[in-house]
Amino acid sequence: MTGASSLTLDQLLCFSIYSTGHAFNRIYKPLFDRIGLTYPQYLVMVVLWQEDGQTVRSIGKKLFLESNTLTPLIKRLESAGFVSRNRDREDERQVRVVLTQKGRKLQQDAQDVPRCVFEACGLDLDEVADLNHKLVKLRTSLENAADRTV
Amino acid sequence: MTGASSLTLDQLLCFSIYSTGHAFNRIYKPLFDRIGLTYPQYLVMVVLWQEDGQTVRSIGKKLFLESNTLTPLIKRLESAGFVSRNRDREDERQVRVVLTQKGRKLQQDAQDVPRCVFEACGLDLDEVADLNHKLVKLRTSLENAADRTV
DNA sequence: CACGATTAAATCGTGCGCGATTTAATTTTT
DNA sequence: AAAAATTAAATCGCGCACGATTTAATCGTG
Repeated sequence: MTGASSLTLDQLLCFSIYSTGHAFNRIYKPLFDRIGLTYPQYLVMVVLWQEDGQTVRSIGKKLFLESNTLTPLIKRLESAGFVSRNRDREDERQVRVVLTQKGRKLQQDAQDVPRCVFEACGLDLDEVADLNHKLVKLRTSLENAADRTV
Repeated sequence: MTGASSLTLDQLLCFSIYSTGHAFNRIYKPLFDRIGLTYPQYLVMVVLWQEDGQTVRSIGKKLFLESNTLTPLIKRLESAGFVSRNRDREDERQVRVVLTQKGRKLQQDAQDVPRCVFEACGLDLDEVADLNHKLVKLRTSLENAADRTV
């Protein structure tokens, strides 16, 4: 008979990532409820506040997501009145996502979300920057590895 | 008019976590496809290989999940023949999840998953341990913050 | 003992993620 | 210029997550 395993969850880096992601979720959920967004919707808005009128694909590249996820999500943002979706005149395959007045105004309401989340982290700025940098590096490695196997 | 925002995604620690989680997913997806599990199902199996016969709640505490997520997931593990679900005789409210022969055998097939994922990380053991430790610390802070607001 | 409170699972609805496929527009090749 | 290849979105199905509610068992207090 196989005895108790020696592999525990806390040895798995992927589990730390996974569970910390959920912990973040629990923090910002109430913040986003207040302004009528979900977290992935907020990310799309951040990308649009940065540069308005992007295509679905351009947004997706930044978020590492594709149209199968983004199309319905953006349609919900459209229903909520934050964006409009318009086919590109030059290339009708593409859909450009454009902020509405309401969508631009939302930026102010969402202004203090990053600070609230930062405070919940209980880390100082340097620690956050360091951790952030390491995670970006890890993500890049994982993407390269994924590309190699595919 | 509000100009371009200064807030970028790469400043957000939560986005690093979120996107790195997805990058992990892309790495282990093919590994889990091969053995007929999803990642969350694998985590449940890891917990059970560690200690068989746990209740749904006990599994949930370790994974930071609740019965609304776990019940259907474990039912799928049951359909796949990896576990059986039995009401506890002492306390009929609880359901004990017990590995089948097939579920125990799966441990061997899943044996090299952690190593494969580790290799994709492109980090050495110390770096992984360090990052892991920082993430656990962060997760703990976030949980405490969440408890305080609730 | 009884009744209200608590606890454990289960159920339901919504919104991601994502593999796979489809549709339509554009580009490349012949 | 026509056919083939490529590209961008959209669609579909499935499996999480999770808030909210329900059901059933157990516990605690009077």
